Amino acid sequence: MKGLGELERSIMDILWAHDGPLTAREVGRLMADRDLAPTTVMTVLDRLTRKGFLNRTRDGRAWRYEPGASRDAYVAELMLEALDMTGDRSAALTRFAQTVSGTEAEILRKALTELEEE
Amino acid sequence: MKGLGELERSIMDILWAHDGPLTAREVGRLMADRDLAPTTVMTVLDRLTRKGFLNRTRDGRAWRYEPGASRDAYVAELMLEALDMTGDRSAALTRFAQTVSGTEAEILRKALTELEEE
DNA sequence: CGGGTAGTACTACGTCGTGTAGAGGTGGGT
DNA sequence: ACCCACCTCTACACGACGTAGTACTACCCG
Repeated sequence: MKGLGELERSIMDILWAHDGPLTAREVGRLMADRDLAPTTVMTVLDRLTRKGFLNRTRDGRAWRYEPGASRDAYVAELMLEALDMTGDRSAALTRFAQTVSGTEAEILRKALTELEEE
Repeated sequence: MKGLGELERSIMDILWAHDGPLTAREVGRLMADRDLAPTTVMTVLDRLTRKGFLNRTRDGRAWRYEPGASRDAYVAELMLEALDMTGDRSAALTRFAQTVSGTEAEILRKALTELEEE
């Protein structure tokens, strides 16, 4: 895959947080605090599309963008990618399990248990 | 933290795979296939040290480099970092648990169980 | 004692990803 | 006929990284 830059991530965050596809203009409005040129937003949306993070469909002259995958899926994939970096996946996984907080260990346990039951 | 480049990662791999600190020259020799200039290796070792991935100690005129953390710790940290990217850690964790292979789920389960027992 | 050798520090340069944005084209509404 | 909203293309600066040269120093060999 590939990591995202800071602006790219902000924009993905907006699209992930929003149900339904948005136009560049709409995204820009939702990021009014950053005061970006409209073309900047368009450029980034375009790059994200090219990288496969977004899908776009026509809406009149405008494009509407929406995430190709959920943020959770993206995060999970990043985690797997990190995991791939090691020769010893088992050791890394164990290490990871030991590192997460108690609450999170609980969540993991529950998810794994449910998995098992299916 | 911060990701590593490709060369940087190769060098970390060598140091991670090796017990005990190595000099730049030794690292270079272990990467003979890439035929890098000695200074290249030194530069990268230096950058890695500055980034906090390596510690170095004097050995005569030379420096000896060794990882500040194990590869597993690094991988686990990367995974946690990915996890931090989301607002909903629980959802991402669940997603992650569902995504890993059966074998890996088993490893996770075991690690979590052992955790619990302590 | 003088030179090669190993090692260091410093500097440099090309490339790529990313943030940022302007210029110019085009189609629809008034 | 014109303006506006949008698009596409192109551009540029900056920082990270791969890669390496240069210059300086300390030591061993003969």
